[in-house]
Amino acid sequence: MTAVQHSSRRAQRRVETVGEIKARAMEQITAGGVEQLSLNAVARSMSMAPAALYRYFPSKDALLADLVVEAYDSLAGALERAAAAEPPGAARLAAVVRGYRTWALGQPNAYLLVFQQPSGNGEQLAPERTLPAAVRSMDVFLGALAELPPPGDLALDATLSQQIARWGGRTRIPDLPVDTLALGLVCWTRLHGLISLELNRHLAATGIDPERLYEHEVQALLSLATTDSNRPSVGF
Amino acid sequence: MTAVQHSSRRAQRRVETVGEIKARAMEQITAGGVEQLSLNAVARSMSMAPAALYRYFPSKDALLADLVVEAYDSLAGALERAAAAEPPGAARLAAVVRGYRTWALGQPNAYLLVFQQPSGNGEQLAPERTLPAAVRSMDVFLGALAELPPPGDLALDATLSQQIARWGGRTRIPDLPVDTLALGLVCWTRLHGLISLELNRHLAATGIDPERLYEHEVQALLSLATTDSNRPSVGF
DNA sequence: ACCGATGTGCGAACGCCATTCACTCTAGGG
DNA sequence: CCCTAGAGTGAATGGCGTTCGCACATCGGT
Repeated sequence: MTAVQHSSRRAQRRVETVGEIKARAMEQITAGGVEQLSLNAVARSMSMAPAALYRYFPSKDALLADLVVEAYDSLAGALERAAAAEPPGAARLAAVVRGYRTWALGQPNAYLLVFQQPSGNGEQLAPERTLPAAVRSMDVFLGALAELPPPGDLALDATLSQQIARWGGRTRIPDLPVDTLALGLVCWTRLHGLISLELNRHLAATGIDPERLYEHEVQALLSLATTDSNRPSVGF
Repeated sequence: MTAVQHSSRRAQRRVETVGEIKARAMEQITAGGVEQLSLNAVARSMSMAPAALYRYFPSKDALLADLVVEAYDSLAGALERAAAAEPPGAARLAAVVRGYRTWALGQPNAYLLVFQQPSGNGEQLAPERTLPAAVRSMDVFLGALAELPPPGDLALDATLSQQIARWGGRTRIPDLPVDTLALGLVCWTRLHGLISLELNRHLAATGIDPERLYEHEVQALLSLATTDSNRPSVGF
């Protein structure tokens, strides 16, 4: 188990080193994207031999998994701060939703690190650690939505609403209506779509200001979320 | 200029070789994603020395750019076929929009190749060739939308609608209303959001069937596109 | 205070990669 | 028929992730 009991001098140094490795690695990613991360370069930047890094991480992928979790947490933190800065209600939701893009633009390579993993591989990167981190940021969306009156009927089919409800069970906000959960999901997918295209420079080619397009989608989501429940809705 | 006049025996061989290189490379990508593509492996699979490939492509990136264009064209072709299989109207739009996901799921690594380029680099990959290819598939969306009555007011602000109109000038379908163009854009970004998350396995973790979620968004888009223009709309 | 175990670092090596170079050979056109 | 341009090669360079064996430092227990 190697529980760090009284944190010996060595154990202390160790966490420092681990921290520095992650920091240097993240710097590289911030500067040039995931693909630019090189263990050799990290080692060099710390005046170490490349082999020494393997005392701290069993592989490059393991280091990457740690960084993904870190980035996820940073995103969740940013969203939480954005939410806290506004009073509950539409203003808070708007702040969260805008904070999402702000964070993504502030650290594009971290966003890509989290949301587009190196494509080919069959499996996720350490899902047992990334998943909780993902839930945390989703909770901010859901928390903001929960403070609004539940949205209009979203016309979910039975199976879908059942699956969404089950998924909602994992959130830390209890007893959310299915439609609220679904709305949170929709926020996420739509906003991610825009951000993904923007970061991958697919919008730049159109000459359209991504911010305005995003803002427009934000308005659509806000009106979806704040429209009183008895409006005859045709889906969403 | 080296115009291929009577297509000498050598020139003929050359295009064959180029074709085989691209084919083998695409196989590798299909099997394992962009990152798995190795020029050495391609050369090996053709019983060539790695250096020989450089007679046909100046670099790996150049080869990759070709493959991106090819993938784009394949997508556009698939969408065009999907469109042609249905009569104009809502049915055709639905077919196109579903065909988009079908193609993406059929060749996930090609989709990722096109829509999430290796993140870190500053610039696009050969935009002067990929752009027309992108336009072609966008045109299918717009073409299907153009056959419906123009959508309700989307409440675009002035600048955005101006930018979208300018962008619309590049399509091969003339005189589309701005709201139709905007709707096409929205289709694209929303659907891409879902597909991107699905291919990157972010939806799998939720236990929600991506197809149902997609279908739900499709319904939303269809109702947006087919709602008669004078419905009081609160954005979209 | 010593000792064995464990942690930490190093250099060398392996096998992979993209890319370059100098070189052959062969097919083609004038 | 020759000579040029194209096609292919092997070797080399410098990068990468990773493994191995060895040295040294530090630690816990005696």
